[in-house]
Amino acid sequence: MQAVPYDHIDIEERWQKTWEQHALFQNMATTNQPGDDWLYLLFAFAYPSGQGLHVGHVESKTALDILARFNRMRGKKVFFPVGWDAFGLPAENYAVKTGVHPVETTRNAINTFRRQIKRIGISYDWEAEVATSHPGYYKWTQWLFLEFYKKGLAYQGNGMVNWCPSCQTVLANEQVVNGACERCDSEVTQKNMKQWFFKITEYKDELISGLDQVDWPEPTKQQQLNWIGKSEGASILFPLHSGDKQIGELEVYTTAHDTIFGCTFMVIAPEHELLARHKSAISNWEAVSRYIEKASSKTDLQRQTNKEKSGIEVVGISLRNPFTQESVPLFVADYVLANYGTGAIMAVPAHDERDREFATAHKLPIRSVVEGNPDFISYSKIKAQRSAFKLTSSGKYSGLDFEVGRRDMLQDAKLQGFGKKSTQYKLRDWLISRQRYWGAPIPIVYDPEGKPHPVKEEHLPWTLPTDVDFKPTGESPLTSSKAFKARVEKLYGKGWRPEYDTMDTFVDSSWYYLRYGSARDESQFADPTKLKEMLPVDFYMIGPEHIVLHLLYSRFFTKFLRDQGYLKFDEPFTKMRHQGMILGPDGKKMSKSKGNVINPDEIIEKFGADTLRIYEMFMGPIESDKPWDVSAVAGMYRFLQRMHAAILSQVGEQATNAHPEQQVVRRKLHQTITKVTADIPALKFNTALAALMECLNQFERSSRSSSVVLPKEEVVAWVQLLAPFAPFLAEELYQKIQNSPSQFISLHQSDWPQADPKLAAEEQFEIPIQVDGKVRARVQIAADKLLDEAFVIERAQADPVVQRWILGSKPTARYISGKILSFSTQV
RNA sequence: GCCUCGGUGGCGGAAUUGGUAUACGCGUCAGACUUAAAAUCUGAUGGUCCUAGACCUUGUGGGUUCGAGUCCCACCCGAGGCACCA
Repeated sequence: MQAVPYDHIDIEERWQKTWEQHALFQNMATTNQPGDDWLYLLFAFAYPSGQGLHVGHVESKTALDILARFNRMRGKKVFFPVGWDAFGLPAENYAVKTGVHPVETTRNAINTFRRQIKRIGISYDWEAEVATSHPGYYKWTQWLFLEFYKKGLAYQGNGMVNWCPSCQTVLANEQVVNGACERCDSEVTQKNMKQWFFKITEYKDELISGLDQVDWPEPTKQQQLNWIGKSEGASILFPLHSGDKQIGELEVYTTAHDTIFGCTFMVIAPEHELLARHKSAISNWEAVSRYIEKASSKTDLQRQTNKEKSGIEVVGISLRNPFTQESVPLFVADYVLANYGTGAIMAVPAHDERDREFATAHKLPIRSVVEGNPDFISYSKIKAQRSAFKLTSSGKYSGLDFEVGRRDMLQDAKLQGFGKKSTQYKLRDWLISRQRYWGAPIPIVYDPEGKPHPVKEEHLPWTLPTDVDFKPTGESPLTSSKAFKARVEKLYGKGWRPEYDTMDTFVDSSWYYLRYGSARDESQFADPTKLKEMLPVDFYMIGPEHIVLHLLYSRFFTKFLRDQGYLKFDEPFTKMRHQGMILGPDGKKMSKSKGNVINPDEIIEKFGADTLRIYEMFMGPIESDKPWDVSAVAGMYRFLQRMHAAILSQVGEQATNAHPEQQVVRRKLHQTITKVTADIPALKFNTALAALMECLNQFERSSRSSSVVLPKEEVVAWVQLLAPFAPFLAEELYQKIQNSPSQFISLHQSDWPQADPKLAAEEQFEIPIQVDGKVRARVQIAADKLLDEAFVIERAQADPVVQRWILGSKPTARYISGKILSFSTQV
């Protein structure tokens, strides 16, 4: 067949314009009717970087767009909004470097993105667009802060916080990766500062249990659980002695209280308050305080990487093992963390690797409590099967297995009042203050005494001043704004000052999916009716890098707002999947420095947006990482070219009478309808496209021997199957088939085709015949005989090849109806 | 160290509940068209044995089964996350 060239540039520009003129997918939220069957599809809104759209954006956007178009054609009311996570460091850093104001950079970047997204045919509802840096949006971010504040869930805390010396700002725990800043990789230091926190720990248990309600990838749930880090153990009180006199007690948290008879020393973190409190009883205080000093100057990373565990004995005070009354020495060491558990541990060097390293380095006794293990066995091994290990050197508990001993010891400790069950979490409250400019100002003002007060609601949005020196100095840039200070004094009185910090941008993104439905509503953060009708989000497509940040924070916001009566659901994202990463042709992560970046604009120029879309969908499963294959893109272009030629060959033709080849094509087409209809909701876009290719292959093969012309409604159906994947070409072909220039009705408004099972049914089936587990032959069976076991067996036995393999035996036959026939010659 | 996900042709990948392994695409080879090349079209394409036919093949080794890419056990390799969390 001679390919009629298809002009992707003309087609794509034309239909993009037409769809926009007809506002095809717009205004969904404002034109809905009560009782509409909503499907809320959410794309993780992106930071509008100056680089513009990259191929990774195209992948997830296209996947969602396919779902949107498919479901609209299936009669669903689809809500598919778009927005911008527009506050953030890059625009600010750029401003520091060039002096161009972030407002301008951001506006330009958004315009670029908009143009590019429209070009690839994403059917967003642009009427619901939001940008977090817009006062109309951050007014409500601030309002939400005040809601948290009113309920005591936004509070000012004093303490050690993570500080990035390069970004010149504090960071949340979630933004520290391996002791380094997740943005710039600088080593994070600790700094004592007064900062604002959100009390996410209030919801720690529900953040765990809520995961049972959602359809998320299991590994993602695991990772969140890991981050929350619930651990169940016991808290034990050790009496603290100075000489023979008890002067207090030390509480430790342990998950291995059953090894307490093996405790040969105690360790507390350098920050532990006990040290300062009992300073006078410590005879080597000078040395101890020197150690504390040294430890506090180290970063977390430095503490972790120092293998030979440092520490110093605290002389003058000691502890008593509450079970044995034995005196145990106390050490300060920085391998014990101040902010986990009680900041103090009982060290059992025979069953804990870290304690053992410390004991070895400081020549401390090691005492095993596990029978038959005089040297070392880690508690994690014991924990795996407690009943398999027996206690020894453990007083009256010796001889019991750990299961029983553990229970008895805790019971006795409880009875005597020095121990109880205890649960610990790794999750910390969320630090939201940032000493940066380009974010939403924290709506707090301070009176002349320095006491914080909420900004009055009528003063929202609490706008970001513009007369600001961006240069990071460690002080918040807003400090340099005269207008900001003047505003506060004017509104609140002389001597009052604003809070100069802005909010972490993750605060902005924790609630944007609630805003979309009420994007232009100036009276409330979200219209309750919209929330009720459209939320929760039905399907969320988001990169795996957001698991412990955005997804956890959003769940926290949702639960809080539910408790305030604004929401009626517990979890914001019912179903969620991650897109994989698109790698460079070399199989490595795309980066400018490696020179392996694929620019989507170039692909669009050369092959068109439809080709770009279907190539990315065809690369492999949406959730896995896939390398770019430059020549495979051309293969997708060929497919569209051939598709174009095939459909054009049908336009204006009369369907041929039931020619056998026509029957073959029609059968294939109806099978393809079934396959594509099942694959799209399962997100198997690669196999759906493979099916479309097979269908075209069949058509071309059949067309070679005789001219095949399909009934018009089947040609339409064929184009409809292509519509979600290659919307431009499909529209072009559809309009050619319809040939009704007077009125425009889009293909994307038409009803999804239905397969006719009669037409899809095969007449003949090939049944493989196995002999002793190996396929030896295949026999053709007519459809009406397929379930007739005796007939199939008889057929198979008549086959000469089968005969040869079962010769001289009495095989037992097993027929798996319609699938396979298996002979076994073994007795 | 702990948690999780993977390992199928030269490459990306496909394979309902265990039931024809390698669909579809790329690449490669051959042919048609062309003065020639590109583009396009046609055919072949997991490996071994000269061919027929057979044997081998889903990271490795075992097991269950009439039948295993799929289930079970042990191990090897790769990716991601967490990590002095007591």
